[in-house]
Amino acid sequence: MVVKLDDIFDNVMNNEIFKDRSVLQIKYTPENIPHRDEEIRYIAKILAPILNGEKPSNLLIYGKTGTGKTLCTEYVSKQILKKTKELRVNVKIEYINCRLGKLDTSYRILAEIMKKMGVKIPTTGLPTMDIWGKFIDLIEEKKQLVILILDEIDQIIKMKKTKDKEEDNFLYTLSRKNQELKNSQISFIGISNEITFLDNIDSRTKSSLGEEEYIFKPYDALQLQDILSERCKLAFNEGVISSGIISKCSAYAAREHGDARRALNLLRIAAELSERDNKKTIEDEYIDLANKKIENDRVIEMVDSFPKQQKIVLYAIILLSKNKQNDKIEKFYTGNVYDTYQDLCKKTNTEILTQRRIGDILTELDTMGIINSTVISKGRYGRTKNITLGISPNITIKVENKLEEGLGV
DNA sequence: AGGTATTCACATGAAACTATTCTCTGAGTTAGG
DNA sequence: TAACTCAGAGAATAGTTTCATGTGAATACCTGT
Repeated sequence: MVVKLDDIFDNVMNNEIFKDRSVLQIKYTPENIPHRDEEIRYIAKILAPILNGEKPSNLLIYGKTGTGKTLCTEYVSKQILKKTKELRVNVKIEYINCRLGKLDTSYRILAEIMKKMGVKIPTTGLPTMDIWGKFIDLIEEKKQLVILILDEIDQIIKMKKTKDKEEDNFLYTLSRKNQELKNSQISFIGISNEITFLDNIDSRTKSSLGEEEYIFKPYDALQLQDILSERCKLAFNEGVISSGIISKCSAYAAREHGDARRALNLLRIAAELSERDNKKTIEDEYIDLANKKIENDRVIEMVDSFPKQQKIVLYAIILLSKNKQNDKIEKFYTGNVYDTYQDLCKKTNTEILTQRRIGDILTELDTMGIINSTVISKGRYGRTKNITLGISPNITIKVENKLEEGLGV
């Protein structure tokens, strides 16, 4: 049988919606960054000493996801680099995302930095201090300033908990090594999602870290609108999109702590869905569809990455809430979940964990928003958690299928 | 009736255990001089 | 000879168990009217 795909291809090729779809992708860097003038100026002010060949202060930037932290920092560093070329100042700016590619030890971060600077390091086998040495040598080769942009810096902090060995604390070592440098200097810009992350650092490191701080505030709905319409001009053909759509998107995203990334994502997916349906404009309900899809994908992805035990627990909960819908039971609690869980374990030949652990898994699922649990007291009949599913029914079905497939039930 | 005590079914914490992953070291290997 | 690779020892870590203690209110049990 010949499957005719021409119509699908045609849709995409003569698509009337997109002018340039890359504009809505996350990695796209716009030329204009609306509503971030103040932030950009601030970063520029901090980095400006570079132009005189002086070491700028270390800078910490906080802010929720999608508030433009990375974007602004990259923007400024690009501008600075341009300037330094004119002025012939020796500056290197390296961007490292500490979350990407499991960079969860000093060793790996160093290796990554070195790789970006053009030196290859074996992925394992060498003592960390050796790498430090090499790193220092590399920088000391010539007189220069090195600026490290450490995105998601909180990851680095989290990775170390042992108190006695300060050697393996990346940031602490970095600031100490900096004092040994003769020719060159290192500064860094740390970007973090959590404001609280400074609390978990020991005080010596802290003092060397936070010379300057800046907090990115979330965008409000109006600002998001500006950002979106700016991009829309580039991304879509004329008449495809109405201002109502834009404000709806931004309203959705503003509800979630003003995340611009999310707003753009929403718009892009809505557009793609419209395109698939061969529409010429983006209609209102496609935003809702997109919103659902995003949520859907998020949950599915999360569930997919669960370890087996959590999958079984979740599956047990789904089974129980199905019973609840059929009015077989009214409510269910930790004990019920544990019982069904045990049955499932026997069926799937899985090791049975203790109830203590299942309790913890339940709280984990709760914090992820997949279930809701409230501790209640049933008086004479004990104290327990009342558990309900926290995801909408249509997602639940997909999750259920996914789980059945994964567990072979 | 009103008050107190009991009791259930877990929650919540801390510590100990364990299996897996990482780091580090020295021995072996390779490549270039 | 310097640089790299690799295996195995030991350390760190995440996931889990064991033990211990805590908890809110429905119920059981008094107590005096």
